[in-house]
Amino acid sequence: MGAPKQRWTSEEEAALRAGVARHGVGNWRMILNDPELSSTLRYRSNVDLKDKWRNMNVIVTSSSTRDRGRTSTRRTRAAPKNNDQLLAMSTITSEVDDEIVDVKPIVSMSVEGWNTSNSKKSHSRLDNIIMEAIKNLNEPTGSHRTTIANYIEEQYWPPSDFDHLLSAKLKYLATSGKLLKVNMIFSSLHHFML
DNA sequence: CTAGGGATAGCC
DNA sequence: GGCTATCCCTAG
Repeated sequence: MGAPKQRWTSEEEAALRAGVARHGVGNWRMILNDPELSSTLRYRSNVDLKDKWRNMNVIVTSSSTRDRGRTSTRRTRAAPKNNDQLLAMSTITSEVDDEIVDVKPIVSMSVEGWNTSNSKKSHSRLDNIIMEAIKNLNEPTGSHRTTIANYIEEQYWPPSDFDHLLSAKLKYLATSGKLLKVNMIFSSLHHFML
């Protein structure tokens, strides 16, 4: 007697990721009201968004033939927010008591080398993170630097001078042809190959 | 409204 | 049946 299951399309998932990138985790209503996303998400409620996000950020690695009886509940480990807790990233929790459920953020890249206080080394991984950000943002024509910055700040724990870093990196990626820059909008070649 | 825990539809 | 993605309930 519940409603029939309406599975999420990849377009809807992309819209949700973009929404979270723009407005932050937990601002489901705001995401729904985003003029760019409201049409794709028109069949979803704020609660649907919340539930879906919870589910998307979980990877279950238990083959489970032998799971404790309980109604199977998963432990979720939401992606870290831009708040005041040291990076608990890359904490691939192994097991919690008797539940052998192991989860990790969907965008799981190691960010080792990043410090909360400041950066000291070169971050060759930044390239990958930027690429991943643009890809996951999935905006039809590419993304503005500020949007990219917001997204990365959602997922990771960038140093305080991250804005400068990002600007420099984007500039480099653009001039080296790894990214396309048109009117302040950065897009990956990926955008034009589909 | 959002966060979580619970319930259930559907798949294998 | 077990299992997950989705849907429902409700405290705060």
